[in-house]
Amino acid sequence: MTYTNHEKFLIAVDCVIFGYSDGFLKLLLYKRDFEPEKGNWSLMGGFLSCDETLDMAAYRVLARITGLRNIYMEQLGTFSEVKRDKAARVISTAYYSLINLEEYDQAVLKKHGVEWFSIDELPGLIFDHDEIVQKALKRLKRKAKSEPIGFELLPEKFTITQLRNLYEAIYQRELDPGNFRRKLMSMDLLDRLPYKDMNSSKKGAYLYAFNKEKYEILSGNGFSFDLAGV
Amino acid sequence: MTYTNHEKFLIAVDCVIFGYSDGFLKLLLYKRDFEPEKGNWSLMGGFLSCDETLDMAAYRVLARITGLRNIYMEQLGTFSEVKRDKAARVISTAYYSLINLEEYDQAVLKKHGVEWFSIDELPGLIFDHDEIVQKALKRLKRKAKSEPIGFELLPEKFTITQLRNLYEAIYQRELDPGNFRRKLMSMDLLDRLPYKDMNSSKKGAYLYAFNKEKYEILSGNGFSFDLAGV
DNA sequence: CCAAAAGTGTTCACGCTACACCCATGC
DNA sequence: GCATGGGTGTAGCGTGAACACTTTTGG
Repeated sequence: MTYTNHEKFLIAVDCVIFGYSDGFLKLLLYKRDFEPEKGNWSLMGGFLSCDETLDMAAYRVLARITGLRNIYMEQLGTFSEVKRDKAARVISTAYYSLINLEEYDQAVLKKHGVEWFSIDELPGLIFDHDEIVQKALKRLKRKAKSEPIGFELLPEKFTITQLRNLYEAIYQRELDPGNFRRKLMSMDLLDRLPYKDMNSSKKGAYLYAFNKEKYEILSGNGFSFDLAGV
Repeated sequence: MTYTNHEKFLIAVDCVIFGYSDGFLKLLLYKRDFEPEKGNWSLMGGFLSCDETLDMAAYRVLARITGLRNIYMEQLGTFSEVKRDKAARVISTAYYSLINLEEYDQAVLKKHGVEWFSIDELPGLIFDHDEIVQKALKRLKRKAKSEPIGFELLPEKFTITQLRNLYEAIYQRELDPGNFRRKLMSMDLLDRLPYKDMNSSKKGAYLYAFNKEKYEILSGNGFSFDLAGV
């Protein structure tokens, strides 16, 4: 065996899970049912095992809690303060993921003691999880401008106004409806469906779907998604 | 002890060290003097020890090779493929750092079997180090547009043309001299020094220094460094 | 008819682009 | 004087910001 005489460490993954509903950006938190910090809110986590990668571990944790697969997920960073976990030295790699809130069974949640919190009403979290969440938020804000990841938080069919409301929730400011619509339309990434959503107005708003194939073709051609100046 | 029954892992840090000289963006590589992959080029690395954070470990590795401290350094990501290291399961957190090439003793390098390579003439690297380097490059390109990190690669005093050449090396394309100069000047982050560099032209070019205090004040005021449209 | 949201038009100002043009000086 | 890089001027175009305006339809 090479590399002798080096310490080994516990490695965890922690997942920052974003969702969107009722006009609010939300986070899925977990009430810890084991020590230390039992009973306090935390991110969803788990330990790495020897036959998997960190990505696999993160997907495993996410699936265990939500039952969902094929979710947008990205590595955020690795946190290694010596005393970050009170019980033992644990190095944690954080991930963040985006979930379409209407697509899964809310009942699953109750069972596991998890709950959605609006991001402006978060409880204090254990360890360095507040810091991790702040970093995830910052990353989401940056990425949502330059890549079409916002769609991951919406149902497949959505109106332009819903999409704008989502972006308003992410950036915590109002966007001009006319300019937002034009900007999106000009990218030519949305397919207009032959249905109207009649809930939000008398006139009705067309439903759209994000066209991933189009996006990938355009991306290959040097195009880049950009909502910097909304 | 809590958290029983979980595997422990070797954790490494690997450093992507960028430098700039003669108009080329360069990488500092290391000729491995131990197995596996002895004699092949790799990033500079080391193992995490139990009393330090990953950041500390990365600075330690950098200082061991270059003797430099107070260097710009940032975490890049954590790589965890099960078979990435042929000898053992090693999770590696990569960092990248920016070095001013004129500020340290080249002799140190020879001693440790390290060497600078132009980024368009890199040798093949061991393990997943090629992938790490690509990610670092991508990150550097993004960050250099939105934060004043380019200055880390230059001596304290530099001409606008030198700065432009650096950006041209990073982005691998030519930039308009007039527009580049104007854009930078308009940010009001550079102090013009009362010296001229007479090496590159008969007229001589004023030397400038990046004013970090000014940058921090402006940043606090909502200003953000932006060289997106050079 | 009115309210309210969907969706379109129009104007203005600013910033990037391209390129022409001076400046200073060593040869 | 002329070549060379330093540095400035400027016209044109594209795009974001602001906001007025039209459309549709349920009440």
